[in-house]
Formats: sequence, structure tokens, C-alpha cells
Amino acid sequence: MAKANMKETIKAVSIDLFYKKGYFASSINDIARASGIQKSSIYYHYSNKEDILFDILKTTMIDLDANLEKQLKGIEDTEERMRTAIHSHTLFHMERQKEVIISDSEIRGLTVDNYKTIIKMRDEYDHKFQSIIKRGIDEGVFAENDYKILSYAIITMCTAVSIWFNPQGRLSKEEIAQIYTDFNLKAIKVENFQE
Amino acid sequence: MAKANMKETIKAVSIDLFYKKGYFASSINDIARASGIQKSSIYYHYSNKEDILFDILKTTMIDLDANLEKQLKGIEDTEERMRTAIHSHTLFHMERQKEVIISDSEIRGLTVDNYKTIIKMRDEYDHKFQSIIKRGIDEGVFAENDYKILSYAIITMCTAVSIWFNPQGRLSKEEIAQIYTDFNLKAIKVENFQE
DNA sequence: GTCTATAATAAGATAGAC
DNA sequence: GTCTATCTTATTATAGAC
Repeated sequence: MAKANMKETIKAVSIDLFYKKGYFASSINDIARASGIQKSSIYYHYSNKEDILFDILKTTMIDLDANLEKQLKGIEDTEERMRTAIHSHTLFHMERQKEVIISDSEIRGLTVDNYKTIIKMRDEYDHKFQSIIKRGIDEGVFAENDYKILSYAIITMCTAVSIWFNPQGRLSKEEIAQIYTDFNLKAIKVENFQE
Repeated sequence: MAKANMKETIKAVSIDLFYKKGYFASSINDIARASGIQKSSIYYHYSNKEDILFDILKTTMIDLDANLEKQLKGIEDTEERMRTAIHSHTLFHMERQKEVIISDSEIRGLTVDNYKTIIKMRDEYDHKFQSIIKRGIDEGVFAENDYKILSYAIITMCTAVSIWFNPQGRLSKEEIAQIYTDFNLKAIKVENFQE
């Protein structure tokens, strides 16, 4: 943590603190000390505490969405798009564990305008999952069901991997993402040869 | 909110505030004003702020577990036990929406001993799901898979219903619990007549 | 770009009267 | 069981020097 880019240092340190202690329990002083500067110096880089939180939440959402778009690019088949979306979402929530946990637990720390910005980005992201599920049901590859409820169910399950995932655990990120993808695909697909 | 039982009033008011604003963002003063008393009077009923949080988290875990045990009582068949466990867990997370959201987002507000108490209760509860899944796999009713990962996946999905559930929404609690139960059962069952 | 010093406020908690 | 008054400390944020 040299002084190469202090703003990035402050951000990285804040991600660490907000993840461990929570946003409200972390003070500007905590962030300053962990960054190796005085608390007043924080205000040269960020206009206030909320600004740091907003920066974290915004870049996380941008990266999450960019990640999804990149993975989906060129894939046409609906089932394959669903597999890819679930896999990419799950993997991201293990790769960026700290930031996504902050994103999910600290949105209340934002004032109205910033809050609306993040919620809007999130809604647009969620909508992409809903479109795929809806199309799958229309095409008859996915079983008839309430596509909104299905999207909430799948997204929240794959988001929550960030809560229990342990980088030192038995299974690799890739293995877990694969189990999650198979699990959800099996649950939404039409059953072919059944009773 | 009469003065029938001020301790219960304080608790109910705190559930409301912690749910809306978060534990750290809610002050003793906020709780006092919403309860209709002065902030010093809070300390007659609770020894400190954390004590209120702990009371909420503890009773929620006790009720959650009691609810599961009550529903499972007398059911022997593994698939039926799994259905019941998922259904009861999901329903509880809609019935007690505010408290479970606090439980999931504010455990960090507890000091070490209290934290350990809640985590232990939670682990014991989770273990009951793991046992059912493990037995189902051993019996050949559920598909071969990592039973721990499956338990995390299912529990976190059904827990997260509390985040998006809207009491004024299109579907009833019962309908949602049914969709969730069917979804997860389909995902873990062995496929019988497949390719 | 970072420092020291300080303002302004709000927090959790206690003492003691009624 | 609830009140008023107060202690102590921590917080976010700003002013101005270097």
C-alpha cells in the first residue's frame, strides 16, 4: 500500500473495513489509520463518508453487469444463456466476495439520490435474468411457472454464495459455480419423460 | 402501544427501527422517542443497546427452530421431511420478515459471547437440513451431490425470500412457499426416466 | 496532497429525584 | 418505572498552515 494512488488505497481499505465491521461501525478515522494518513486527508479524495460507499457500490454494479454482458455475448440458445448467466453471477459473487456483501447489506447507508441510482442499476441487471427465464418458458424449454419469482429465487441463491463461501474450503469456485448452475437448471427445465 | 408492557413495546419499536434504518443507524434516543419514553428509561428494561439486539436475534432463532420442529413432528418419509422443512422455513421468513432481516444483517453488532450464542443456534438449525439431505442421498431419493453445498444453497435461497417479499404483492405467502418447495425438490430429486 | 487543530454535534450510558 | 440533568467519548467535517 504505497502512496501510488491514495484514492485507490482508501477505497481498498474501506472495502476491507466495511466488510469486516460494517459501514456505520467503521469511522473515517479507522479508514484513515488503515490508509496511513490523517482523517482530514480523506476529504481531499472523497467529499464525505457516503461518497466512499457509493463509489464501492457503483463500481461493483458496473463490473457485475459488464461481466454478465461479456459472458453472454454471442450465445443464442436460451438454455445456454441461462447456464451462462447463473454461472457468471455465481462466480462473480465469490471473486468479489467483500464488495458484493457490502452491496447487499449497506445500501441503506445511501441518501435518496444515490440509493435510487444503485437500485436502478440493480433492477436493470435483474431484468436481464427475467428476460431469459421468460423466453425459456415461452419456448417451452423451461417449465411453466411465475418467471419473476423464479428470477428472485435464482438470483438470491447465487448472490448468497458470498455469505458462506470460504476461499480455503474444500471446493473451488469453479466447482461451486458448476453445482449451482446444474441445480438451478434442473429446477427450471421441463421434465421430458416423467410420469 | 399502551404502557401494558413497556419492554415489549421497546422490542417491537426496535424491530421496526433496526429493520428500516439498521442497528447502528438507530440510536437509543430514536428507540425511546418511538416508545414514548425518555432515553434513560430504556436502561431500566435493557442493560444496554446490544441487549435489545440480542433479545431480538435470540427469540427469532428460538421461534424459527421451534417452528421447524413442530412441523417435522411425526413425519418419517425423507422427501416429505425435506418438503416440510423448506416450506416451513420459507413461510417463517415471510411471516417474520423484519426480524429475520435483522438477524441476517446485524449479527456483527454483537460482542463475542452473544455472537457465539447465535451462531451456535444457527449451526444447529442448519444441521437439521443437512441431515435430511444426507439421508435422502443415502436412500437414493435425492441425486448424488455435495450435501453441505446443497444445504447452503437451499437455506440461503429460502432465507432471501424475506428480502424481496412484498405483503401487498400478487402472490400469497402460501403460494410462494409452494413454488419454492417444488423448485428445490425438483432440483435435488433423482431423475427417474431420463436419457 | 497531507498535516495540526478544532468546531459542532450526537452518541451510549449513569446519577439521583420523584 | 419514568423523569431531568449530566458525564464522557466519539463522530463527521472544516479551516488554514506547510
